[in-house]
Amino acid sequence: MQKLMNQVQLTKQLKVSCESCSLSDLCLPRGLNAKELDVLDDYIERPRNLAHNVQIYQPNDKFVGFYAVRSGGVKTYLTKKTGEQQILGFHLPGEVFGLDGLENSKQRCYATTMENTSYCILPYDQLDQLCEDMPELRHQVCHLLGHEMNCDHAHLLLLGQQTAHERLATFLLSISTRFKRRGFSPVSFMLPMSRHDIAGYLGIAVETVSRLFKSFQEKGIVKINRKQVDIIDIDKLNEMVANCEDSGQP
Amino acid sequence: MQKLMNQVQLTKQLKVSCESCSLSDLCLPRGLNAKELDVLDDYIERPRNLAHNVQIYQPNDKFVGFYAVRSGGVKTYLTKKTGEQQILGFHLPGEVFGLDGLENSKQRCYATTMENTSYCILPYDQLDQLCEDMPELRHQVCHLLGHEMNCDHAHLLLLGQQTAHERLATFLLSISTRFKRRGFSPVSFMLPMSRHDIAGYLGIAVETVSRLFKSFQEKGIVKINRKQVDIIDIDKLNEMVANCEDSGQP
DNA sequence: CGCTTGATTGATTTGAGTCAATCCCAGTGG
DNA sequence: CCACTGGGATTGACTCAAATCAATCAAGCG
Repeated sequence: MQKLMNQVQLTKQLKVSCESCSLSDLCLPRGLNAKELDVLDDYIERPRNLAHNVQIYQPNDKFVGFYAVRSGGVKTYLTKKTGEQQILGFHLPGEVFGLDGLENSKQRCYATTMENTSYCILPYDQLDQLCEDMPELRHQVCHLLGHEMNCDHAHLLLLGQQTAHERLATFLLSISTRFKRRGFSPVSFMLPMSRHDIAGYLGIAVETVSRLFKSFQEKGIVKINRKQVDIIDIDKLNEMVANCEDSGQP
Repeated sequence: MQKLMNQVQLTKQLKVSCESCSLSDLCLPRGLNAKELDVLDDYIERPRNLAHNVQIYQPNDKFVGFYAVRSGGVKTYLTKKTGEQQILGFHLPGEVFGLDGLENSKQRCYATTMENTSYCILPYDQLDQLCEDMPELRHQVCHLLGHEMNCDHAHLLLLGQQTAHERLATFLLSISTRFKRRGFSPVSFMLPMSRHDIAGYLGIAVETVSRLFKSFQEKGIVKINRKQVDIIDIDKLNEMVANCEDSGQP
């Protein structure tokens, strides 16, 4: 009975509009005015809840639209025939995924939850229609696509040119930044993903991830306990990646 | 005098419309009808010619629009402070680059010619305007963005999970496919890029590229002479990458 | 409380990088 | 016409960062 109550409350709580969503500043609606938001709102498929380790889509599934994470976390990845996963991205609350389906209306990669997760769907056909009359939405979509692309490019630089140490430091800083943006502590957080997934994202072996976490800890840079991360010396982390990105600025 | 004549002829020859461009099937105009093409045509800045090894843009340059290669070749890349380049993509005639500027109207990477190169510019502001009234163009732009994203994802898989052998085989097949699409031989072509750039794209050392080319040659898979590549046994190449991509198909 | 799955740790191997010479051609100039 | 030169490409010798292999270890969980 108690369980049922919770279920009902949960459903109610989630019947929210973009306007009232605490994540809307991070999500697609960013920059839209109230009226525009209202129109967009009508088309959005409201949160679905999934347990952890559930596949949302896989290659060749029909592309229905963009997905926005509300809670939990999602990984997108490609696989080799031999089973290894290359993680393309981790998607935290307020972030959008599923753009890989844009090329030919079929998804090209896998998307799987990493923990209990809820998400919205922004159906593409409607979004496309709305773009006709809402320049701001059009720009927002392009901004989003450009952002994804630049994230991928940074990821390419990481995989192609950085050492294992640099990769892990870059990864921790990226997660830290994203927690901060959501209003959480940038120095103390729970990783939503497994060591295996971190390894898959960084293009290194799980054992290496373990060893590096240990090494970082021994240097007093972080404190790691399973998935709990506490960053002790963020400057040291920044130092480690100082040579990694050249944005053209001095 | 002769030189001037050539100059005039060149200018004339290049004052072509998208409609008459032999590359339009590969480029942004693909799928547009004659009328739509005509409108788009008016906004396109016609070919500029550059020598080889000339920078087209760099990080923080203002984003003006998409670039379409007409002849020659362009590389886009990020750099580490220590100088190493991670090549993000090679752009051959009929292909579009410069999308990295979409996020915030500033370019995020470098773009440099790899040989004598001519290209068109599709100004973004106009393109955006046109998208309002031309659903087909809108779709074409999204298709293009989705395609770029999926290319980047394949590149991530390559850098994160493939051996040096697999990387080079994948690279050769990719170039081969793209020559074929332009109507050239898929088994005999001149590489537009240096060994250094190949290494930068594949995330390996130049020396390794050299050694692998030699090894491929000794196995009778290819014949390499400087930049001239002749693929002898394309099946063997395909075999080498058989385990690399799992598209979900059996 | 055993069982399973993920994480850690240690021992060993290896693919690819680094360092250091050449080599070879395209372009230059005598 | 040919010698010279400089930068890319190749080749060889050696090194090393990270992978692999092989045990544990720890923690959820039915």
